[in-house]
Amino acid sequence: MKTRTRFAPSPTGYMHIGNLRTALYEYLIAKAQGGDFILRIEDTDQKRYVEGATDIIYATLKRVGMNWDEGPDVGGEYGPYIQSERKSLYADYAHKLVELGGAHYCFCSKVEADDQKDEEQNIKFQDPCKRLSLEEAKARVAAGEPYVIRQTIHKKGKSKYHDEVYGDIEIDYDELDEGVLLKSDGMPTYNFANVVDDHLMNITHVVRGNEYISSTPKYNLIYEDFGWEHPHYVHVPPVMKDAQHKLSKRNGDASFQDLVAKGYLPEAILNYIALLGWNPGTEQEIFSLKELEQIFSAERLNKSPAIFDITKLTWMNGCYIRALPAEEFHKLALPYYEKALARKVNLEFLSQVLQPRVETLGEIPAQIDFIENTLAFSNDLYTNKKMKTDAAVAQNTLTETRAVLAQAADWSNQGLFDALKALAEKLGVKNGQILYPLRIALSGKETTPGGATEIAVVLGKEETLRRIDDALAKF
RNA sequence: GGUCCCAUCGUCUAAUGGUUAGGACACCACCCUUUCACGGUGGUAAUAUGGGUUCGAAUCCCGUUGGGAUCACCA
Repeated sequence: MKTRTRFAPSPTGYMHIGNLRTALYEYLIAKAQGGDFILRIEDTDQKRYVEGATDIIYATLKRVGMNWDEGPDVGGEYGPYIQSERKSLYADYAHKLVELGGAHYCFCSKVEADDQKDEEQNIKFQDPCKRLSLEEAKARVAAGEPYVIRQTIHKKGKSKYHDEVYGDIEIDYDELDEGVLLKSDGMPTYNFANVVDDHLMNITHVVRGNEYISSTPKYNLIYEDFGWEHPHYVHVPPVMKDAQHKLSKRNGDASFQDLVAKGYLPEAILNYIALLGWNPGTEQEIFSLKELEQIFSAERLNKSPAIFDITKLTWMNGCYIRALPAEEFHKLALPYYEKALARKVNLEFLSQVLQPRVETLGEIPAQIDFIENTLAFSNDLYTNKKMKTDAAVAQNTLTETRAVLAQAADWSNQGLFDALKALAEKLGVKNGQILYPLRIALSGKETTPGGATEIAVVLGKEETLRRIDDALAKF
């Protein structure tokens, strides 16, 4: 049978990192076996629906290259792929399940059910409606009384199933809740809709967070009652923000789009999260999505939670940035230049200088803060022990440097460097005694991306000479 | 509280009874070098704990501790 997995988000807001990772594993399990990846929108809770949330889901998956074979927009033979559009179908199956003895009508209010329960003392809701005969219950339904359909846990003893990550799971049927399957508004709960849909859509592997481990036996009971075969289960551990807390949008943790806005590349984010809870069994760490499709195996999924480490993501993003073709990096950097710079400078060369020096695009503004205008600085800044420079040395060499640069015909990094190196030889001083003061004069900073001559190339001849003049005037 | 799950450097992880417990990030040092990066070399750093089983345990079993999940007309 062809492998089929589904990503089934509810459109309640942002696409967070944990969600995206689950989607990635679903996608990879399907693709590693030449199967299909299905997108299904689980919008059975109308109260939580957020406008535009589905668009974010579409845009994110597309942006990282995880294309779905079937879904609301592309269609497919198992549609519709939006649960609210399947409403009547769930109701039909729910009533059918009642006939099969796997569920019953319940007329209790939510408060009645809640009042009876006590988690601390482990007291579960004992539904009085279970004692109703089917005829009696049906009569009350027919009379228009509000009702829900609850699952009937009719088995005793241990329920067992196999999970691809966690192995064999055993849970006593007594532990299972007789949860609502069909709400009073006629909508199914997740507990019911996901079973019906996964079966109807021929899903072979269900991948989801490990918080579902203990409710899976309930779902298996539904499959059994319908006479259906349950899918393979792949429960994955959560992505954490620290040892105690899951990554969550509610806590203000970074979402995929937040990271992109900070200058992380989607490819790098995807690569990083693939490795949060999975490893290839080799020491390779940089993978394209295509490569992952070739080598992914659910057997190498981890059982324990993984803490999201922005530092390592940042390193990996730096790897991706450095690996970019120069033109590509330039294109990505351009919007950041436009925001920070009004002055005309050599942006192509600036990109060359910056590419190995930034790990995220968001670092660009801070790196180029001296380009629009020289930063204010004190002449003490010329003092550097290692370079053997101070204000006096600077005043002297800067005067000579200005003369050389004013004559420079070749305004390239190599040309300028050679010219200044020759000057150092002529004056009998160290290269640094020429170059360090020049950098200070041009930038007002003791550390800059690129050397003095590179900054000069970026700024251009006119601006370079003007800044030297300004610096000389300050002595 | 009942039940279920988890536990290797600070972090991500490898090692599925026999390794000097390996790699990566981060950190530190050195090299390269017109500062800063990039790159290169090296270093610090882990099997939570107590019992078993075994010639031999990070690995198998039991307990303890610590953490997480679940017990919604949310998914």
